[in-house]
Amino acid sequence: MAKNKRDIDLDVKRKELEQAAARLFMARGYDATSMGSIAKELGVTANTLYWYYASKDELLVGVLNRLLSDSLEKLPAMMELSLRDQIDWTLRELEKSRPLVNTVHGKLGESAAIRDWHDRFHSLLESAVAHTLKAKGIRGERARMLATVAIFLVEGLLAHPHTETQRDDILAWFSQNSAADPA
Amino acid sequence: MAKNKRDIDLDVKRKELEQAAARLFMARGYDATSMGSIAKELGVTANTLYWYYASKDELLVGVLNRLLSDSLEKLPAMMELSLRDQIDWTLRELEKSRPLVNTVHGKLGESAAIRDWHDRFHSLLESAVAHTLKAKGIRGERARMLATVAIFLVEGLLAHPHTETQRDDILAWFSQNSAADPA
DNA sequence: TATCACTCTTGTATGCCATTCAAGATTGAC
DNA sequence: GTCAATCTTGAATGGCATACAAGAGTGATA
Repeated sequence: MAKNKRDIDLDVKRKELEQAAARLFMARGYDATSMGSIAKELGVTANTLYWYYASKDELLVGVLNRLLSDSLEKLPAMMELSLRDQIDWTLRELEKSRPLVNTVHGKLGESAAIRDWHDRFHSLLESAVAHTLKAKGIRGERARMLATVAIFLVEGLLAHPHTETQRDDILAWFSQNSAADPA
Repeated sequence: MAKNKRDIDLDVKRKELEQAAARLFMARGYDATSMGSIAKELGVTANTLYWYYASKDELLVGVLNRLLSDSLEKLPAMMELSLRDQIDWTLRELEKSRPLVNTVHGKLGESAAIRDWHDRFHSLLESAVAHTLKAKGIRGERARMLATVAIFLVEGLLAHPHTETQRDDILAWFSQNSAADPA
């Protein structure tokens, strides 16, 4: 079972690395965080990181996937909320990683690895929101359009500072206007 | 008039530098474009750029301001369009510089100079949209909220690939639901 | 015309960074 | 106790933004 033990260690180490990386990326920003400074957190050399990840971008993807899967565990409970509360929940969840969200968007043009992750994440979110809308009786095409809008609103609120009131107003307005098409 | 002649040269050179920088930033991305490669376009050394700009970020701000003031010249004509067409126009105008928009959002957390520019740009856009909405008879507070939403939609469409149909649907939906409050 | 101050440009250098490579160290399997 | 796979490291490479001080060009002044 040697193989197995190694595999376990691998995941443990990856987890530690990704947690350290997440902390530093969020505190200082992605570009301002060197591979060396992440490695130092665990008392290893920068080179060591390259045994676990092919590049700094891949490490970021690892961090993102870990955060995502943590959030995904709470998804079933979340799906029982109202649409409005689902959006609010998503927003608060993403706010915990706000700096990373901006980093991802900034790197879309330069890193295929990050773009891939981003695209898959978007599909996931859109599917979830569209599913809820369809459950409310909204036809598929319109549900998808509204899901896209919902995500744009989440991203906008995430990227730009705003008051609680602003957020509430926007979410209330969206909920009200995302009912079935009056036409 | 020596002073004057110099000042003119300064602006000419800045313009050339900013045009070269804009081209490279958009083609290869901000991080992937070195100061040296920009300088080489004009046959000078990287150091030379530092006489005109305090840093690479400041050069980016220069590029942004130049693009912005170019667009701003067309603003009066634009203000006579319908709200829907105003948003569409803004979107198409920003699409010309799509890579830079993403760069700016990615750097918000790390560069005060860029954050300042971004905040001022947002105020400008929001004021313009809110002004149009108020002219349609929507009360101030609601107009500001809808202006914020409009900008979030523009940014969302800008950052994420989409079809013409998707865009049309979203803009149509927004126009329809940004009328005076039914309540 | 000679000098001066200001504007612009460059050569050279520093320090940081991501990433590579080859060589050690560790450890389970046989 | 040897072997192979799994980790870790030291040392090096090349690129980068940026700093500094020295030079070249140019208009104004005397």
